[in-house]
Amino acid sequence: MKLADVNTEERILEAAKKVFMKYGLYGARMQDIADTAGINKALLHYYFRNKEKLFDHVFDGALSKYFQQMEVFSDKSLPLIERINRYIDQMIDFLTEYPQMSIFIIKEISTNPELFHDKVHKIKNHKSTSLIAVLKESIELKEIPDIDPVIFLMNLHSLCAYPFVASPIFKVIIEKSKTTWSDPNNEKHKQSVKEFVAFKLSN
Amino acid sequence: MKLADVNTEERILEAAKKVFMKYGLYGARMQDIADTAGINKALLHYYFRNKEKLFDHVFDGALSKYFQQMEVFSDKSLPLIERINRYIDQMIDFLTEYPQMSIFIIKEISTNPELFHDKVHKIKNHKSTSLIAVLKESIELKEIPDIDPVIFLMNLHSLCAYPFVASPIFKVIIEKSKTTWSDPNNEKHKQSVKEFVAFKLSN
DNA sequence: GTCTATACTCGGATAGAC
DNA sequence: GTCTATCCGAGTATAGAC
Repeated sequence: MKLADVNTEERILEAAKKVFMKYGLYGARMQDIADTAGINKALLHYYFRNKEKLFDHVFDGALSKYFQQMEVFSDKSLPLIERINRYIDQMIDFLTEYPQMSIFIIKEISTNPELFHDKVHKIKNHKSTSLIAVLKESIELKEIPDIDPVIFLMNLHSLCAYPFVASPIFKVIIEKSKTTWSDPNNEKHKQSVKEFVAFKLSN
Repeated sequence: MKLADVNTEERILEAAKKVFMKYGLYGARMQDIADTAGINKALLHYYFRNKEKLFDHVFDGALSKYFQQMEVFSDKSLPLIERINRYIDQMIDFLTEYPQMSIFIIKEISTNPELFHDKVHKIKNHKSTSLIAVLKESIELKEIPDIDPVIFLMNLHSLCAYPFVASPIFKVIIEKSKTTWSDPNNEKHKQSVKEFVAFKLSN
């Protein structure tokens, strides 16, 4: 989407997303956002009273998109493994499009945990069932081995998201070993996560 | 270590570590650091000319400690799997002691990638061999299956570090499913990573 | 709605006494 | 070495013209 094509409010939001994602709440400069949007500072305040409010818009959007990814888990028409595999595909595609999403959210939450709880409570009023619950059920029905659902969920998220989060570090580590590093090769990456899941959930 | 027990410079460094780790370079306030150290702002400038310099001390320390964890990979007296398992134990213990270490480093690197390269180049003059090289060798000798070393390394790091990085998010996700979440249970966590390694590296 | 010019505030940095 | 008081710039926010 070209910034110049759309109306001012959207342009601001796009610009703010870019700048806040890179520098965070404190590091971002209103001037920078204005420049990116091709307008001047005063107009930012006209549309969004102040920096915090503008930030909130961006952050809320990011957070709800992120949680949205987990809705697949609720789709009872699919077998468990299939749901998880779709989650993997979807999450990795999502993070490819917004590679700074995780780090942005984590960064802001960890500097400001209080704020976070309220926000999540609004979002999580979703109809989505959590993977943990689904796993527990499958374990009781002996459909999958008796694994620890929390650890499994943690591992799953780790494998999907961390490569994006840590890509700045990886670039250097990899460089050291003279291997070239392009951003995570999605297909290989997805495959390796799916293998892990298959390994853990097969009897 | 009680802050009051040691000399001023160390007290400042301890305090700065705490505050910078939580809020990052931009978010941290010199006043906050001074208060935490039990001194006043002027003294901070007396010891460390300015905020950037103080930050650099903290960041450099963090970075070198982090990379230090990877030195096990070079220990040729141990079989490969053993080296990796020790890395897992060590890294998870390390992150338990400094849970905000990864997120701190990643956060600062991602907002300021330029600065990072120089710093790492100083540190990486270490004698340590990279895991990638070691893996490649073992693959050629047919000691382990023909896996992709980069993906493997990425998965390994992900499984170790991400639970600490993302613990603020996990707390909420888990809460939703009414399971209680204490910070990652280390022994279980280690075990699950080791199982993954065993799975990947066994013929 | 959009701009320019300006006011206000916060927080990093310094001067200077002790 | 440590303090109090003060300065000054950067960056957010507002007034007011168009």
